[in-house]
Amino acid sequence: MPPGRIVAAALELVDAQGADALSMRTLAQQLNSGTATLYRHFANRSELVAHVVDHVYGEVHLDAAELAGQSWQRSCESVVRTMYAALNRHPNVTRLMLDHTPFGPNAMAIREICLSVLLDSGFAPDLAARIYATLSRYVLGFAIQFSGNPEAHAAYDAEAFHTVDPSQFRATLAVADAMPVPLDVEFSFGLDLLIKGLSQIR
Amino acid sequence: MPPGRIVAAALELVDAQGADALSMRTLAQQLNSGTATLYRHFANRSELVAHVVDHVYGEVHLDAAELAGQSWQRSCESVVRTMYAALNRHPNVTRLMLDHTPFGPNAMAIREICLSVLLDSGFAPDLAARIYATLSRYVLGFAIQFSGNPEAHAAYDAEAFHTVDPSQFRATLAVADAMPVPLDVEFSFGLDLLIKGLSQIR
DNA sequence: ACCTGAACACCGTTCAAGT
DNA sequence: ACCTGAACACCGTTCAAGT
Repeated sequence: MPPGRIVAAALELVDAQGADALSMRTLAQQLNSGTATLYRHFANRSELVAHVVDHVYGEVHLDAAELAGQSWQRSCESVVRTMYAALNRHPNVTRLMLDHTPFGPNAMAIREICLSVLLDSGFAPDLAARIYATLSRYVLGFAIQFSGNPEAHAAYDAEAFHTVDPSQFRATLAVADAMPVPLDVEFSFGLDLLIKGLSQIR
Repeated sequence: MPPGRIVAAALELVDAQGADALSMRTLAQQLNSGTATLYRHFANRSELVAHVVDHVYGEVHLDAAELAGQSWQRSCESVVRTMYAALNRHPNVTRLMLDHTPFGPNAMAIREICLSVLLDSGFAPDLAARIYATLSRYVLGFAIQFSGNPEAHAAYDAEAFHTVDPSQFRATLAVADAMPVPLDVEFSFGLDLLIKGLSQIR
């Protein structure tokens, strides 16, 4: 039983059934095996999860040369959007990313490329570190909050904002037509604010 | 058994032992009761969690009059910081906030105050909605990633960034002294970027 | 009416026993 | 050497039986 097959099956399971569906029992069953076999390849559930997480980071394809040829603003934007796209292809995996700072090879490579762009653009090391931290936290923080079946939420929430007590929630009612804000709009809006803010401190 | 006592005990449990420690069994035990008793007051675990969450939002004390007397920049900053402070007083509760959009009375009140400030400052309804969404998402996204015992992480991570392969991770090594970025620095940095960005689109 | 023990169908993890 | 069934100590939720 190659570890890669276990990780692939785990990712499939999480994608299809959600993060909570990844139990050692269910996974073993899907592989026609027993739970104890999984523990031959991974010390515990957490270690297996770390591999699933880094597999998703492996889907973030950044072209270092292309990024170097653009303004740092455009580069930052495309790094963030590329990461966001990968996380959105596996929305159920995002909540598995909360437990540990990612140190898998793929996550390391992304960080290296992004920091290179910032340093080569003339940002001082401590500023580059802060910018990378802020951008990666923005992506993950956003993706996580996106992950719990968004379309069901949206439909329910839209009504909830309109059926609020008018005397108590004047402002909420005034913006009810605009709520909930579509997620892609919100993502782009916040990202734009961050980059506009960065341009000011440059 | 008043529901308030159940929620208070649940919050204590989560604060002290973490979100995962909140099991119906453990909670019932702490109350010298049985699990089935809890189900008399809450339909399921999710509903109980929603009450715990809104209890924390209840610790966000915003002074509507004071906020109205400041620039919208300062008001936004103090709303975000006040919310962040409350979430940091109960870091283990943040991951319980992922499952549903908060519609508890306390969360509703906070949203109403914040939207009032934005509308009264002349922002159009759809822009106000977007700004509130972005700010509240920023706070929660940040607080969630903060929640997993931060000091343990930081110590471990600082070393990990320094012991990286120099030929492969030139940029990472160059900023290693600045990593990991202290969380309060990172929080203020990102918030500042957002508000600077907002000033530009005003 | 309100509470409860015991049950049901699940977990992560371990370990002796099999091939 | 590698795999596995069965066990251990847990889950959320339900329900018949108690007061």
